[in-house]
Amino acid sequence: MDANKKKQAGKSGACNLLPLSRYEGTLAVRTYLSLKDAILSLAYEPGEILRKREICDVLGVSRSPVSEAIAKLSAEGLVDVVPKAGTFVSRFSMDEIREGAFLREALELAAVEQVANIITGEQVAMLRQNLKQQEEMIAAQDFAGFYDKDAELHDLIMSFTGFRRIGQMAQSSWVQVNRARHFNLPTPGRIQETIEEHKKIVDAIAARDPEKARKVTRDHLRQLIKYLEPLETKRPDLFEAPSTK
Amino acid sequence: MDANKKKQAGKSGACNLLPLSRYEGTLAVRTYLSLKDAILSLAYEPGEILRKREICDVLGVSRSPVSEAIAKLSAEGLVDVVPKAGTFVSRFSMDEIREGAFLREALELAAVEQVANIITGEQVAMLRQNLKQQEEMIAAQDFAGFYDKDAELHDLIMSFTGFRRIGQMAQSSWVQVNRARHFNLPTPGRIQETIEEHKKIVDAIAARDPEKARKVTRDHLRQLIKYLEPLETKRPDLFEAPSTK
DNA sequence: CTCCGCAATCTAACATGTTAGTATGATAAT
DNA sequence: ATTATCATACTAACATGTTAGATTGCGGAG
Repeated sequence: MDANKKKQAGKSGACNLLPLSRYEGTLAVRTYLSLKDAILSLAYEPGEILRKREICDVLGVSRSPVSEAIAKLSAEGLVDVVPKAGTFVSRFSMDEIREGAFLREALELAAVEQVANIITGEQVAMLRQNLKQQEEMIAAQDFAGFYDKDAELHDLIMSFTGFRRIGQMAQSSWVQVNRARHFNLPTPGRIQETIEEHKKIVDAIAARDPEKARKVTRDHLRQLIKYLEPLETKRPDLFEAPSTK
Repeated sequence: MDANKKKQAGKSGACNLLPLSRYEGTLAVRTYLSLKDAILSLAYEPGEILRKREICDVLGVSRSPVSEAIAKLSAEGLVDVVPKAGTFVSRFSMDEIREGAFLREALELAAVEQVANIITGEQVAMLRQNLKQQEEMIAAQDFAGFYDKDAELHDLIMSFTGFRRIGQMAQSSWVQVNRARHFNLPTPGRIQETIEEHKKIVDAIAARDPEKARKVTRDHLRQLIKYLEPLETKRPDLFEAPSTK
């Protein structure tokens, strides 16, 4: 009868942490990846507190690697550290989502513009191969697979710039948008539109037309944010309290 | 006569560390800032090892905040951590410098394009005020002051997007370029050219001409990298060894 | 019922002890 | 002289102890 000490067992995100054996690298890196997956998959809900002690127990590590992991998450904006009080999974903020979309657009437009000027035939083939796979995924009703291929297409294009950090930078800009996207119900017909847009992008790049590539890429990227805007009113609980003065 | 134990006293970067009292925030943050200043000002030379113990002694803190600071520097690419061996100030890499310039350009072009569409009269006045101060600095032969105002102009423009992280993101993209810039001897006449380019940028923004603003900003940013290219052959010691297979 | 203070209990931040992998330099073998 | 071996002295990585600020919840005063 000592269970009444706690009002509710209320599974605290931490119990959904994936074991570190699924990752590789130092304990700190693996802890970071595990926590990040948990936050992005929303096992930890926005606003929820991260209990270091609990995390240590669940993952079987000491506080050092956990602290290092939290520091990284904080730098990425996935958690908010309140000094001497606690660490909380950051809530959504439409301002941040818009900024993330803006930054991603800036990077990706620069990338397609550059790539359209320097792409090789072999690389074009890789892009077309990816498009084909996207259609196969849809035909097989494998939507998760489709999203993977979608992400892969964007990554491919950015990697063709020859720069390595740009993809990771776009990724981290995009993190908030991606997290929010999980809450959006799939709009019927949107997937087919998406494929059409992807084709236009690849065509413009293959035609070595940087201006056209910029335009169609911009049109494509701006679709998502449009679909995301209504989320703020539909799920206000996920968002930061509007500054209550 | 026990001084011969060490081949050379060789002041090890660490002795040029600025005291933490010059900064604010947690010890970890202040340690990070102090180390970053030391690296950017080249008190620590590229390739030099960071001795944790020494840093602890000089700054009067324990290893925890120093470790956290080094983790941040590592994430920014200013130091390379070799597991179980040591932490070294990263050498220059022309590839990284080019990538930094590319990323910076991507962000700044997106910024001026956006700002040219939404700028207010008041904000234009701030930009013109800055231009005026730049000319005053030159007239007074205050080159450091000029560079501050230069940076301020770029920051101002980016802040007018209404986004907060973009400035800091551009900053971190730019870090390698900035560090390398210290080694470039000032080219006569370049400063006057720079002012002219700044004027063109502000004019295009004030004229609310996004395309023109993109063009002149791009022209401006590409000057610097042009001046930087020769550094690799002039000071090969500062650069990574070209992969020796 | 509301507001205020106070103490128990959280937390991050900091300090320090421990472990294990890596480089280095002297010495021995060739 | 050159290479191989091995002990020593580094280091990052990890574990754990300590400190001080913030929150929370309870009880009492108004």
